[in-house]
Amino acid sequence: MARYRVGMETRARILEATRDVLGEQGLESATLKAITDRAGVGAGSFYNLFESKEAAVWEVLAEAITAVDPDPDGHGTETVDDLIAAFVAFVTGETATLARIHLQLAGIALTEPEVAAPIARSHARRVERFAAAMQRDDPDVDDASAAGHAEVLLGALTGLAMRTVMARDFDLAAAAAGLPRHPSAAAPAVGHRS
Amino acid sequence: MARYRVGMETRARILEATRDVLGEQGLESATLKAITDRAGVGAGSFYNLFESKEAAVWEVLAEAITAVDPDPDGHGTETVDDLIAAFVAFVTGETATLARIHLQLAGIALTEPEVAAPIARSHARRVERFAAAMQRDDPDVDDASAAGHAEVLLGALTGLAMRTVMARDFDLAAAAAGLPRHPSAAAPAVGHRS
DNA sequence: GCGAACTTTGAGCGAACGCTCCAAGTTGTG
DNA sequence: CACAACTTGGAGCGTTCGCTCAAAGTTCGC
Repeated sequence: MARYRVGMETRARILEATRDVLGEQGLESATLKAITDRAGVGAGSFYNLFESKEAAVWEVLAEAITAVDPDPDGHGTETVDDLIAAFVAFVTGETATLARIHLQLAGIALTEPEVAAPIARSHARRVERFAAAMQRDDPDVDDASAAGHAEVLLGALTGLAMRTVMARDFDLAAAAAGLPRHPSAAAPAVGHRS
Repeated sequence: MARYRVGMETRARILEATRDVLGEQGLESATLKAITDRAGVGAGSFYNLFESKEAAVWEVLAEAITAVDPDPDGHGTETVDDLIAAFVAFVTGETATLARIHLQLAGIALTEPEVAAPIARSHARRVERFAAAMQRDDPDVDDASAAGHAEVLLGALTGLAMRTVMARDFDLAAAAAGLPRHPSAAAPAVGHRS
């Protein structure tokens, strides 16, 4: 839709504004006026460059889904620590705004099937990646408990990220360092107190 | 605002409708029309019983925040297993709709300070409860690692609950049974790979 | 069973929403 | 440098939003 240089630049400014509004004020506050005011652009310019408001929002949401998993076609050599460090960087680094949006997405997915599908795919991919790294670290771990512990680790990381974003002085890196890396550390799955 | 019996009943129907709409369609779709249509009530009746749309929504959100912690002034005798079982019941039992709303709340809290405050308070209370139960189960556990592991456990439970709500065939009880109950099971907090 | 208190409905208000349209200006190509 | 292609802003469209209000009906203590 944009062919000239100025158009491309305006498009980028609009996406940046959309990102900021979504991150700071949430999906409900991401009105056309909020976005175009922030981008310093008229409604006409917006619709010259995007099909609809939804299209711009969706482009940013997709970015927030993707960005949590850097190097998605990695060489299969990362350790669990690497993956955790990458997540910590995603939440605390330059992508912090995208991380804020990412953390809103799970809640949104509960009531928006169109968001739920890619979120589910992304989650499955991350579980696979964590489980594979776990088995690389410790070849004795079987598939099922690796996947199960990956689920636990991801859940815990998300919970801690939430705290980080809401209380800026929370030290995510330190908290993440204390997470159990191996399923062997888990309590026995059977025979525990009824 | 309601003094007669019929008024009280209508009020309850409206709250039920609000709960259903929030659980099934989310905050953004919880318009006055959606709520009053579902409750089988005119707009005038709604405003005879509630200060504003926000007031009704907020009443349900507060309920969803509170309901995750049953018996909040408990006698301090529950085990970690009890607390986990209570959470599983919250998500899979009769309160499933409230649980769906509860899981949306964290994302909402990121951009709505009014929601963030009670959520943070509720979370702190739950961490305390889990940590206390942990120390009751194993008196050797110190305060810091109990609190830290409570955080991990709650994060993991929330993550698993999310999966349960999105994929109805997911067995939350079984997954929760595999969670590490004790901080002792965690990886060493210091000295791990740089 | 009277009457004050309460409940109910739905048309309609002003504001805000997403979006369209077009006249004027800018960009880039041959 | 001419001209088509693209970009721009903003007035204004139709719709939906939360909410009000007056008139008619219902409830319930006395």
